[in-house]
Amino acid sequence: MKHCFQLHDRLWVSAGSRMRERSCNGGGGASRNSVIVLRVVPNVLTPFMKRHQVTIIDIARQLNLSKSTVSRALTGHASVKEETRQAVLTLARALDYQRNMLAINLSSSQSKTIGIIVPEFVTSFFPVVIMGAQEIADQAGYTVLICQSNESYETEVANARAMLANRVDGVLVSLTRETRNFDHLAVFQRKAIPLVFFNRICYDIDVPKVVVDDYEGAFKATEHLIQVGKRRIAHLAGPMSLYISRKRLEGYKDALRKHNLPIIDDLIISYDLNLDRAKIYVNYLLDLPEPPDALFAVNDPTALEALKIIKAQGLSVPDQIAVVGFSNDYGSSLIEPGLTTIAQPTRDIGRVAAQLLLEQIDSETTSWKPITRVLKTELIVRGSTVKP
Amino acid sequence: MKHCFQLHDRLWVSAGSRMRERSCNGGGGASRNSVIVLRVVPNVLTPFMKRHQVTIIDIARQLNLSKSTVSRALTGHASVKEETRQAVLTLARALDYQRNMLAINLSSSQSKTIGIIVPEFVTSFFPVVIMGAQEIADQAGYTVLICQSNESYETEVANARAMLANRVDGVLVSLTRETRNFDHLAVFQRKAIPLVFFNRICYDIDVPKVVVDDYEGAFKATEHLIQVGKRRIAHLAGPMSLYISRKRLEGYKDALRKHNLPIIDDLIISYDLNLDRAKIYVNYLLDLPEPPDALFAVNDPTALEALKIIKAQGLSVPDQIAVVGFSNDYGSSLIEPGLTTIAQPTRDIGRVAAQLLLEQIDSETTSWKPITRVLKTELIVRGSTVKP
DNA sequence: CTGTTAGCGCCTTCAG
DNA sequence: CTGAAGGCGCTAACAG
Repeated sequence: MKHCFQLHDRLWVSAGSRMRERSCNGGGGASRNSVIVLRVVPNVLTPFMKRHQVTIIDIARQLNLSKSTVSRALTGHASVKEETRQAVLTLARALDYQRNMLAINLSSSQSKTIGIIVPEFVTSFFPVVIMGAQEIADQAGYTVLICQSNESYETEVANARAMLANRVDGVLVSLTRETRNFDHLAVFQRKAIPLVFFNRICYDIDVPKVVVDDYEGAFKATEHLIQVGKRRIAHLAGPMSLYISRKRLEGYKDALRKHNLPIIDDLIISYDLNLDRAKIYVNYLLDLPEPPDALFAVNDPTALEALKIIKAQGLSVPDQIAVVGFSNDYGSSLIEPGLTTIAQPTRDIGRVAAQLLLEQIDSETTSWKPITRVLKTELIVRGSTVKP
Repeated sequence: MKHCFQLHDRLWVSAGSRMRERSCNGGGGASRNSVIVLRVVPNVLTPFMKRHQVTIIDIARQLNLSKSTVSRALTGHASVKEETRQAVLTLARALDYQRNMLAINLSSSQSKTIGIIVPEFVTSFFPVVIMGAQEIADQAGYTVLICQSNESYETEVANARAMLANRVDGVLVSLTRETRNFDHLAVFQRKAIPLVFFNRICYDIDVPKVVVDDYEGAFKATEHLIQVGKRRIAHLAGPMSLYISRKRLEGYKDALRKHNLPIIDDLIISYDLNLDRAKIYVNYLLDLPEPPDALFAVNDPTALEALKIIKAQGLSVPDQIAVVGFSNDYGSSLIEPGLTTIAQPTRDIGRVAAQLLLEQIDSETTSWKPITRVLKTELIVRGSTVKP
């Protein structure tokens, strides 16, 4: 109920800087007409006149009501005479009145806002996650505050602060590739502000997490390569500080073990996800005396980059070298040959994470449980591993 | 100065829902020690105890100071004894005190937030614009509130409302493909809240705009096709409600005119940017008795889609049909052959738009000028028009 | 049904 | 240098 209302009847009052001002008023007295009159009134309270958004007081004065009544009418309180409610609503519309969430939030001590901190949003993965989260948040009447850390720890810390300062009711976080210290996030826990990790999670903080089964995904990816006949499978892994990198590495190794293939350290490279470096490592692998006949990359951008280099070198894909990525990003169906990859239920990740967060927001702190929700992945086979 | 401060010293207080509570206090009396003590105190003011974030009052009590002094110390006011300032700062840190922007914004009547409304952010264009805008906003100490309309007019209206309700100090807007009514945006003007359009602009509202030279870009694209020998050039245009679609169409036509080529109506299709429809139209074009020998698409996603279909039909690119897009999206260098396209200074669009917005925010309403900043485009030639 | 009072957390005069 | 008081806009008791 309330949520619906908030979505549609939101009014706003944003205030301004130092600008001249047009203030509306109803001249105390007898004015009870429904014709709206705007008069220029000096704002005696401040030395500099400032922009003034219409408030419930403006409405109250013009209608000769108390602000409480106006407030009640606006919030859809039952105990307001239909007639006055209409009067208020009409005038409010005429004046372009918008509720001031700043004030509402301050007095209600909650912002009806959830924050999302992502490392980047240029590849399609995070935007889609965000859309999923937004979908759920919207339904519940929450606004979403998005911050991207630009893969920088510093920025992530600043973002966390901004979230705190803006009093978000909860936060969804996916770490940057360089985050190793989690104090800035532990704060949320200490302050009992719901926090949910997704994708790039951290196990040092005991809160709900939403991930895909990275281990199994990597396992499937690797096994697929083995099944198409590959034996020297390289793995371009992410930084070991990221849990998902470790899991994917494990899956990769276990798949090799299961099929009695050796784990060759030279074919395993952990890197910081900076694509410029990826190039270097791919070239290194290709130049090996005994180059790999397949590459499993920690994510699609990396795999795509590798594929480009491999093609540029004139190697045949998948014959000489096959490639598998992880995520099923936008580009993987565009490149040629298409990139075989592990699809994640991206939008669901956002949905589930938001759901978990809202559940926490709506419940007693004491009942919070650090559930980890593991979503399923799916192998998408394309030309980079199997000829059409 | 102040901006830097805001960025780094932002504190937060978000408040909670109905949860048990831990409140800190300094027991009025003699406690002036610097050892921080947290005591559980019942919150007598509310029937249900609620989560309580530490406020300047908590600090004031523990230090036996007035909240004014604490406030001054925290804001870096000169007139505070160095000693007390230190005490305050230290305790604040120890308590994890975070300023409550909600309160600050309310009393200062400005939110230090700028809103950005984009139609979508799954293709790489808008995310990059946003990053550019964020870069400028950050420098100026502004937070960015991002809303995406999902190409839906309804959602755009709701987003505009949300911006108003949250009292953003200004808004950056790029329209959805279906927006034809602009009342929801005119409100900003009426309320004297700075508004800047970018990319998908609207000329009905007299505010600053940031665009690329769509006309010239389209002209260059078309002329390029002519120069590589194409004569029957089709144009898959965007909806005519969008200014940029009209401009691109114009550029296309004028290029044909300049080179004395006929403008063939059958080869010009305006569509709603829904990629599913793009497929239909591309097929229609290819099935024409006299099919085009080139296609200029209104944007890269459309061109990419066309390229896929063309390839699937086994036509040779660029010999039988050449393709040009617009934007230089992420995917255009991935697809094979690479997509020739008109590159936009995407990040700059965001930067410039944010700059324009901040300028308006910082100036008198009366001095606002509806400047239109036109940025340059660049033709990027790839395999879709010229053989490597 | 409606008016009055108080308070959300902070900053900003106005007085010491 | 510091304290007291008032107000930002709104909602929530508490009286009529």
